[in-house]
Amino acid sequence: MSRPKKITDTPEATITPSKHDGILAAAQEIFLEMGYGAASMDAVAARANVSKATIYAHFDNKRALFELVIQGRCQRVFGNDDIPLYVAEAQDARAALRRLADEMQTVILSPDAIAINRVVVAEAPRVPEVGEIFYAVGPNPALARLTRMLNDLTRRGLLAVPQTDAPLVAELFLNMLKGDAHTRQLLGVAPNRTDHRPLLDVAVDLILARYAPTDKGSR
Amino acid sequence: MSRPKKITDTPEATITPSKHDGILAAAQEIFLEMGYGAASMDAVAARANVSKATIYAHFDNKRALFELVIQGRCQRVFGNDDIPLYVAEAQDARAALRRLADEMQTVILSPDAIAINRVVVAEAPRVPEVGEIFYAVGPNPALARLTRMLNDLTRRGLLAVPQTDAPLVAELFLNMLKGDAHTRQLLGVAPNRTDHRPLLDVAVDLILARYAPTDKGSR
DNA sequence: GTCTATATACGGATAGAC
DNA sequence: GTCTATCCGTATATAGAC
Repeated sequence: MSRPKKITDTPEATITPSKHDGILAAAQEIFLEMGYGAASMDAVAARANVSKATIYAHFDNKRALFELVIQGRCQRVFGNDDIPLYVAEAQDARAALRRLADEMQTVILSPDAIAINRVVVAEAPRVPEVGEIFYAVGPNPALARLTRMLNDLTRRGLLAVPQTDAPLVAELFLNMLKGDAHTRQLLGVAPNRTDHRPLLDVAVDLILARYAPTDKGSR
Repeated sequence: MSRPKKITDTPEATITPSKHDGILAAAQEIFLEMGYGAASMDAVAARANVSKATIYAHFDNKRALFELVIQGRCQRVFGNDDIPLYVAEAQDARAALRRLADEMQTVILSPDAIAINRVVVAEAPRVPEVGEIFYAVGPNPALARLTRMLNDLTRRGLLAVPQTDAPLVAELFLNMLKGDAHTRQLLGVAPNRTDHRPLLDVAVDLILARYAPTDKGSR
């Protein structure tokens, strides 16, 4: 679109109050689409409708921009660290675990999470910070949260997971949720299943078969 | 090292009967160390003690070389698709599963497997072939093999996994083996544990608590 | 087949005008 | 702060001698 170079105090090309955010948004798209290496600052500039020089006015260099992008995106996707009400007030361990499995799996398998995961894994050896950030915002709090929930459910007599086992069970549970679908998505292999319910059903069955309370205390 | 350009019929730089293999070996090292993007043909040439032109005399281009490297390395690491004797002739499901868990985990967490995994995940969107190759040689046969073993153990009365559940249980089992260690290694995060036995113990416990035979048929 | 030297392109980063 | 234009290193790939 061609427009005359009118002399105004708010020229469109300069007015944008926050090029900063625009650049960040564009960088998120580009980095997640193309990966760190294949992404070029030119591409980011084009996507943000900004010149390359402007990017360097706002950010130190490509790597710094990348780290900011990963940090922001991780928090946005994995930010939630609360224990959901349906677990805190659950009367039935199976229902609570089953719903939890569904919701956590949805996050883990979301296109956004997969894209971040992929890019971070790719660059982890050369940009260790992003690996740390991802783990600190994603898997680490997820494990802690799961462990807390297992302990809570146990304290309330709905489950019987020994304190020493809780972190191990949390770890196993989290990995069962990923399933083959996670592997396939990371590898870009076509999924062989659309309905994950049977898998999650069995996963919860495994936990309960081993750690259901003995009913001695509850009746 | 500087040596005179002697005119011989077997100059050291030219004699190497199979530069081809030398280049492939060098490329394996470079690609697995640096990733596809960061690896340069110059680096491969230097590692192989060969000129770049020689590489292009043997291989079409960087991408083709990369695909060959991945293919070769995957087969070397994941090649084994046999059912081990200790499973085929097992008398005790727990012992068999436990040992199987150990051995599969060792392969999955080996530095080689992690390096391939990382590189393949990184390039999967741009070089889909490598994702397919990796999955076809790694996870896919592993799942098939596990499913077969579960069915075998069930047929022999050592386990009671319904036919319909077997693939699901195999999938859950394989993912439990990975554990947090796999995630951490891919992300380049320091491990928080060196002894994986407790985790694998619990994993096998879960399977057996749910699928141990009822003893009705066996006594 | 193998080398040296080079064509050609692209990408990160900056200089300087406004 | 933002732009245009450019520097400069590096990377893939090839030409041409031997």
